Amino acid sequence: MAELRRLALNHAARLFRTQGYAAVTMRDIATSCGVKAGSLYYHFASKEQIVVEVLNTGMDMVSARVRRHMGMLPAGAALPLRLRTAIAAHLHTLLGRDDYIAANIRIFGQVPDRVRTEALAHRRLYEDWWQGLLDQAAHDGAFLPGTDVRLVRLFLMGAMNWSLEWHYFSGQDSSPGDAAGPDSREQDVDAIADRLAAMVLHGVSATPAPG
Amino acid sequence: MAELRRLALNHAARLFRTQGYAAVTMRDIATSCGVKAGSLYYHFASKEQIVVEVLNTGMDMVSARVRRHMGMLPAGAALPLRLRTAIAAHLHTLLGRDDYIAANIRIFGQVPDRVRTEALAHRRLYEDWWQGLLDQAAHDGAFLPGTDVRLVRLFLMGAMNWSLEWHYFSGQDSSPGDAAGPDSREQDVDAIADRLAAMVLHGVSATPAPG
DNA sequence: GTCTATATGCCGATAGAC
DNA sequence: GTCTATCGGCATATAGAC
Repeated sequence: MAELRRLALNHAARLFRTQGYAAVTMRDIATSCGVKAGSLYYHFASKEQIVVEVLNTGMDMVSARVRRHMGMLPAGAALPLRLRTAIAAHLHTLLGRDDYIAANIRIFGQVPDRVRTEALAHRRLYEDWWQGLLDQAAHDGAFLPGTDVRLVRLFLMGAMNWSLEWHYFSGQDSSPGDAAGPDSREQDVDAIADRLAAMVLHGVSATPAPG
Repeated sequence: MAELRRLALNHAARLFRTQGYAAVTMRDIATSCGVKAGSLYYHFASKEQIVVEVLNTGMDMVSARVRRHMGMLPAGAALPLRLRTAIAAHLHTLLGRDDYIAANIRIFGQVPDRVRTEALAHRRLYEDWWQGLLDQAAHDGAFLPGTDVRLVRLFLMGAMNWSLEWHYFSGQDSSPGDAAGPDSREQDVDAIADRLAAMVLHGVSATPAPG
C-alpha cells in the first residue's frame, strides 16, 4: 500500500514521543507498521528525514488548530477569551491524540544538530505567533505596566508544554474501537485551560498585589 | 586516580543533558574523561547505573539547595517571600552549572523503565515538597477560594522546568579560568524568579478579575 | 513496493595483561 | 586502576530478487 509512508510517520511520532529519538530504531518503526526495515527506505531516504517530517508536521498541526480556533472568535473578542481559546487549542492538541506535536516538544532538544536546524523555522514561527498575541494585548493596555511580555510567553508556554510530563493523561489510549466523540477528557482539558488563563491574568493570591 | 568516578558522573551528566540518554555512549563518556571505555567498568557496573546516579544526584542537589534557602528565611516569612525564595533556588540550580538536575528534567521521560523506576522516589519527594509548600499556603487562606492547588503546582513547575529549553542561557560556559563569583546571570535569575512569583500570585492583567 | 540478505560499523560489556 | 583486545549483537543503510 502507498499508505505505508503515512503509517510509518504515525508510528514514528508515537515511538519518538515515548522513547526519544536515538532509542527508536528503523526496525522498531517498521515492526510497528507490520513491515520489514528495508521497506521504509523506499519512502524515506533516512531516519533523519523521518524525524524532520514528524517534527514539522507536529508544529504545523498545532499551529493550524490554534489559528483555526482563534479565527472562529467574534471580531472584537476581548483578551481573556482570546487567551483561553488559544491555550485550550494548544492543550487539546498536546493532550489529545497528536503524537506529532508531543514528539516535537519532547525530543526537539535532543535530535542531531542537522535535524534541529531543519525543524527550527516552523518552531520559531509558532513561538512568534504567541509572542504576537501577547504583544498585541500589551499594546492594547491589557497588561500591567512594566510587564516583560517575553517572559510571560516563556512561562505560559512552559506551563502548557510541561503538561506532557504529567502522569495525568499519560496512559495509553483505550481500545481501538473507541469512538472519538467528546468525552470527559475534552472537558478536563477545557477546565485546565481556563485555570491556566486565569492564573496568568489574575494570579491565585487571595490578597491584592502590593503597591 | 580514584576521582575518575566523580569525573565520569560529571561528564555523563553534561552529555545526557545535551544529547539525551540513548545517544550518549560509554565511549563518549570515557573519551570526555580522557580514558578508555573499559576503565569505566571498574567504577560502574553498567551505563544504567551511571544514569541512575546522575538522575538521583540531580534531585538531591536541587532539593538540598531549595531547603537550605528556605531554612534561611525568618520563621514567620509570608507566602510571597517564601515562594520567591523557593522559585529562585530552583531556577538558580537549573540555570546555573548543575548538569545533574538539568539532565534529570530533560531525560527522565526517555530512560528505560527500569531506570525511571529507580529514580522515581527522589523525584516524588521533591514534587511533594512543592505540593506541601502550596498546600500550606492554601490552608493559610493565601489563595483564592476554589484554587486547584495541584494544578498551580504543575503550572509553576512547568514554567520553571521549561526554562531549560530557552535559548536564553543555553550557551556553553565561557573560558575555563572563569571565576565563579556572582555575575549578571545571578541577578537575571533573581529577576526572573521575582517575575514568575508575581505572575503566579497576582497575574499580569491590568484589570481585576471579574466576579 | 516489499522482501531477503548483507555491508559496515558502533554498541555495551568482559577478560586478562600490565 | 587503566589498558588492549574482543565478543556477540544490533544499528543504518544498500543491493537486488520477486
